[in-house]
Amino acid sequence: MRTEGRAKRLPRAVRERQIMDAAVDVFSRLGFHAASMDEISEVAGISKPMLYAYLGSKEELFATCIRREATRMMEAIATGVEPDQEPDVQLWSGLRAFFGFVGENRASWMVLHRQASTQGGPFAVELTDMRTRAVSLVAALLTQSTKAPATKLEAESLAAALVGAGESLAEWWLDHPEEPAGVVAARLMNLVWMGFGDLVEGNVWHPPSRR
Amino acid sequence: MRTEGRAKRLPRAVRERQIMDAAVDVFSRLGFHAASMDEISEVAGISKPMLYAYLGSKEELFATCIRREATRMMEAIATGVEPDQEPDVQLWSGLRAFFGFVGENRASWMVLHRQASTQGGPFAVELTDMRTRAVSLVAALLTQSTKAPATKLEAESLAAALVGAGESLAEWWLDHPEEPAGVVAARLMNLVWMGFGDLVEGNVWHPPSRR
DNA sequence: CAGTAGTCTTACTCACGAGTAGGTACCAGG
DNA sequence: CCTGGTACCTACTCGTGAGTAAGACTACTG
Repeated sequence: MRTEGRAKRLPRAVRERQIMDAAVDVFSRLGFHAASMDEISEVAGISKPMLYAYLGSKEELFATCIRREATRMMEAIATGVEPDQEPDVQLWSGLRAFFGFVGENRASWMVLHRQASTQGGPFAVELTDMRTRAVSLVAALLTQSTKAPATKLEAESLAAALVGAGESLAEWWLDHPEEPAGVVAARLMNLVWMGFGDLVEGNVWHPPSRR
Repeated sequence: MRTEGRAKRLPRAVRERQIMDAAVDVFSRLGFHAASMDEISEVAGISKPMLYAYLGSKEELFATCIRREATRMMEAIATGVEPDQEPDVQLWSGLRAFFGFVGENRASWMVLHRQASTQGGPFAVELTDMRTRAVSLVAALLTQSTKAPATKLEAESLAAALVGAGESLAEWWLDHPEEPAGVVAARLMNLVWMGFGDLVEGNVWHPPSRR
């Protein structure tokens, strides 16, 4: 079944990357429990003992996957968002960065959201951490821009709702990959910024003209 | 460990209910793979062969759980929503019914959303089915009320976004149970009907005075 | 009181998967 | 050419959990 000729001895760092990639792939397809170390090692083109020697137990491997993918994603969003802009523009660029990342890293997103959130224990912690950062980002955006007196808890829960909406819209998007990322992002932007009440009246939000 | 004296012979229908309740409990806590038929049978206060005799294999049991809980939930929403009302009122009553159900049936919701959505295969079908019904309900609400020309696909994807927002707000709510259902529902209502754009201006939506 | 239908159990088989023991192949530096 | 270290493997152990065989106990029915 091995298509390429037997791969030769490779330095540890390279193997570890291969293994991580394989692990993200398998975990995203099967979930933590259904994924087997045998399959991961096979996909990685390596034997099981190597896997254990380099990445430790199954749980350690999974946690490492989550940490790596979470970091990649937060960095993608951070570089995509433009601070010192109007709140709606910031939100817009953040949404674009988010959906852009998910679109190009479906497996990463699956591991992060679907798999990690359903496993209890140490895994959820990494996730909650990332989510908390995202929520407080949005919450800050809100409180910074709001003119009405709103409690901190109000802002936080609205931010949580928005983040949740983004998460599950991304989830939904997995089943409708034909839509381009920008369209999905724009839809969510319109929904959460304008609301149905405006949308049914025909009032839509659109980004400022390109600078 | 058995607290009650040995339960006597019970008719099949009763046992099946006990087993289903136990299965929903265990599946919601552990997920499909981590849940064992041994534990389910123990929680149900019955032996494993009975479980197999009555409910079939583990997969069949899980699918049956999903179907039962999905039906319960859709019925709860259907009885809660008031047709022939303004769109926003319909949406409001629907949201209240939904969050009311989730609040009083956390285990059901976990099985439905968290567990079922992460298992592939025949399980997701039941789920997709329920979700589709919900989405087309909301989509109909939208197209029925919209004054602007909107494509069917536009309405459907907005509805999907709203349903997704509801789902993950419910998910979020599981970790913040101190909030009452009505408050959570109202927050989502405000978010999706008014939008942040209005909310930061202090414009909020509120239900019509009680009839 | 037989017979039979339905409830219920103990005590298995068997496969699969996590983790390991105990090596072999290859490449440095001396 | 040895010596050590790192990459790498085959071939196991062992626990856990799905599913079953085979029968026991109860209750109704004639």
